[in-house]
Amino acid sequence: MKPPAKKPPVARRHRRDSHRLTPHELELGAFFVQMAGILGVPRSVAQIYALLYAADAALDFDQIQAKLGMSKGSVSQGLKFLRDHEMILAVKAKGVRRERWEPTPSLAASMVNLVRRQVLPALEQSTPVLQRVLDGAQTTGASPEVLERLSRLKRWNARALELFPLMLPPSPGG
Amino acid sequence: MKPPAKKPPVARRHRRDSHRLTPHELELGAFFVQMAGILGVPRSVAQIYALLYAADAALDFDQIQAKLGMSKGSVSQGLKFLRDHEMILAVKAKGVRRERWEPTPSLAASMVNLVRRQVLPALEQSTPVLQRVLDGAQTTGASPEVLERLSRLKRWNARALELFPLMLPPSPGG
DNA sequence: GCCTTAGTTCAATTTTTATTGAAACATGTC
DNA sequence: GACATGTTTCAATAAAAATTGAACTAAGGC
Repeated sequence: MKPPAKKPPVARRHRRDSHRLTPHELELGAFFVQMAGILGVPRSVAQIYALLYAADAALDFDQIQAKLGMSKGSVSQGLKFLRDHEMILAVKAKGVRRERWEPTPSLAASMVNLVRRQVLPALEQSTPVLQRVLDGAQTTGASPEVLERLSRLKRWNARALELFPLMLPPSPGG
Repeated sequence: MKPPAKKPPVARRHRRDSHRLTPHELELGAFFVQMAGILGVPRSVAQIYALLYAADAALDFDQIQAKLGMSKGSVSQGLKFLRDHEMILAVKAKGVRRERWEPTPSLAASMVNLVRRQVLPALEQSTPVLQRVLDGAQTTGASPEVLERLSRLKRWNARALELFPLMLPPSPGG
């Protein structure tokens, strides 16, 4: 587990270009980075999102790279992640090849998507596992306490699996 | 972000002692490790919890260390974590110094605690940050879209902050 | 109060995850 | 359809996080 947050993790090493960001962009960036950390999303992704979130207009690849002073690779991967999770949208202007990006209207939906994508597959995979474990425990004569625990776990898993997909259908709204 | 789960991360290097675990203990361990990963809890902690969860009786420090083949340091820190999050309970027998451990009755409550402890402080810290960012944006004449986004974010934060503590009060029940 | 045993701490190390950047690839434009 | 420009890929590297283990501390028992 991460070292128990000693001090506000002020951008420890002043990245060569982050002075292009206003104090408020920096603060908002730190906020998104913190939230992203909880969800297991890398800081570079959160920074990109924060930048777009606070931007008056959609930004393109090079603007993002310049503002955040990060590598092409990171920008590319970060945008891919955000696209894949439907957290950003491309804004296309005709006659211009370069794409520009802005956040999708609903941050809430984005976050739910994020969680769902992590959790659902895990829950699905584990259904048969838990069944097997429970069967095994019954066969090998485990104590009633253990059997009770394991079957509660299994019921839990089943219930979560049926409730989860109901959380904010990935539709418009915000 | 973790490399996109290539293959079931079968305990890659057979730790020197994990062959002391039954196949079902191993499977349950993998399940808890996966869930823990989502919550940002280290694998060693999840392994300890899984072991206690599947155990017919409370286990002591050395039994845990031996069964999982992990270092004293990890066992100590893992138990501390689980204790701090009220996920395990000490079972004391008189005349015996050594403590024995078993899982608390409610895994659900434990997990909610875990999440709450990560999220609440983050939400609290960010209230003033978001206010400042919003004020700043107003002052520097940001576009109406940005102002709208930022104030939605602020309302969100406030609402989450008031709703969160209501989730399963850390009381008995399961 | 000393001694043994149980448990903790923390610097060093290993392992995992994120980031970089240069080469490869794609895609609109003329 | 060649070319320039914009983007992706991925091996190498850097950064962060987890684990180890040996030195230390606490807590009974006698």
